[in-house]
Amino acid sequence: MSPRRSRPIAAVADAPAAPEATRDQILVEAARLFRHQGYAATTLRQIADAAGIKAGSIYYHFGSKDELLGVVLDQGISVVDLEVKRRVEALPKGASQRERVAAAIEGHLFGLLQHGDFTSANIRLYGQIPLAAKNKHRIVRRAYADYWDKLLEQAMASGEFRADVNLAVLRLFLIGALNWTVEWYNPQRGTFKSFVQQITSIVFDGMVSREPVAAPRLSRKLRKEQGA
Amino acid sequence: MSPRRSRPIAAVADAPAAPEATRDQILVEAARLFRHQGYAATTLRQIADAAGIKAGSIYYHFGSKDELLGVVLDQGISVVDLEVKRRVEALPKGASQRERVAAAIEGHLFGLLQHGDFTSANIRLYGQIPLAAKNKHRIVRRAYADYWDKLLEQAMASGEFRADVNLAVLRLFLIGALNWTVEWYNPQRGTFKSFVQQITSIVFDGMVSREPVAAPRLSRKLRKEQGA
DNA sequence: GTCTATACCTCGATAGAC
DNA sequence: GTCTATCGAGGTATAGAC
Repeated sequence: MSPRRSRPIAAVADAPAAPEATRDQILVEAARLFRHQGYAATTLRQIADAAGIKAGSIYYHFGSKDELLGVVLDQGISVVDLEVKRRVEALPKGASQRERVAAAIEGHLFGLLQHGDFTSANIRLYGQIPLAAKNKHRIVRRAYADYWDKLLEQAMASGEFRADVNLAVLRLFLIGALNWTVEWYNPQRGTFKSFVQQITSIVFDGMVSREPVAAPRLSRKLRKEQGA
Repeated sequence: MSPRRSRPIAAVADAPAAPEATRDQILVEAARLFRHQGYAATTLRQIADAAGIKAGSIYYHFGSKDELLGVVLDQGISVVDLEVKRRVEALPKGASQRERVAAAIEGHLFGLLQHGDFTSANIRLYGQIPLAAKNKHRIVRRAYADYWDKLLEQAMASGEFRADVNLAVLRLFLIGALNWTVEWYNPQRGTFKSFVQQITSIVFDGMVSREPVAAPRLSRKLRKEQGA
């Protein structure tokens, strides 16, 4: 939650140091500032400063602040979309529905946390941006939601997943829950792999113990707290 | 997600038409505009307009825009906190851990959705506000988190809830998942009661079927989609 | 308590030199 | 491609009448 630059999960650099380097720099700094300050509170002068240029120069690369926002928003979806599809499509033909959804969850979390400034900016800002920007961006959001709907529909139709909850409710709840991890995930408190396993385990099997304990006794300390 | 006024779930009016009516009006409109436009993008002129007064008059009730934000933020927590504690404390002494957590979830969702402009504003803005406002507000957030930690700790210690996931991870994931429902919940697609039951069922028992089907066969249509 | 009027500041965006 | 310089608009906040 600190306004510093976020580190990638693995020791892999983000940018290939390619051409368009300045443009990419602007995007990276814009995403970071949009995430932590909001859209309106972030000035082009701040972005330019962070990118090592002057404010006027941004207009060589982007037509307006709104257009810059649009690109940040789209990237926030596409980096996640990419990781999800890569993992699901790499699965063998005979993979179970559970394996398929687990691969999608891992991909979603990986893309989400690896590019936290873009994905968090997307999540935080989408509800607050001008209507025009929202309408344009809605299309890529819808496409990503459709992909998940198909995945979950198959999982429910197969019998591996429960079919007694509404598909849209399930998808919205799941994606929302996963998305919010970018707001509190701390890479210093364990490996990414163990994090994914914990999250997947909770959403697959729930919080309740599988085999109910016969006599659920509380310790004296906890019994006292419960009374309070 | 539309910028219109949100309706309460039940047919219960929010305000008791008390004194301080103007101050309350300012708060309600500020929460609504902060939620949908963000903090910086919302002007005091807009808030005043919506409240039926002039911008300068706001300063009779609040010392600054930042102070107004602080009050909106605090209310976003306290309305939820109130509903949770009311329900948990109304439970009989012998209530199970499952019943206690279920009551907390229902209270959280009720407060959250009943006062959507305040709670959504809180959730959306917390990561974007000036550091000073954040530091003040952090205290009430911490207290609410502590309440949940105690609740979940008891549930895990009793054996009714799984103890093989980290407490903080579980609490952050659960609260985050619940909170995000305010961004997509639609009261027109079913009763609040059935919504709570669906959500509670998912987080308690998970998405996976309890009794695995022996031969998970897909229909021809779904098999084709999976291939693509 | 609410109004009008306004001071002062900073923003996004543009023009033109280099 | 990036710079400097600047325009016009619109923001928070304050002062003082009513």
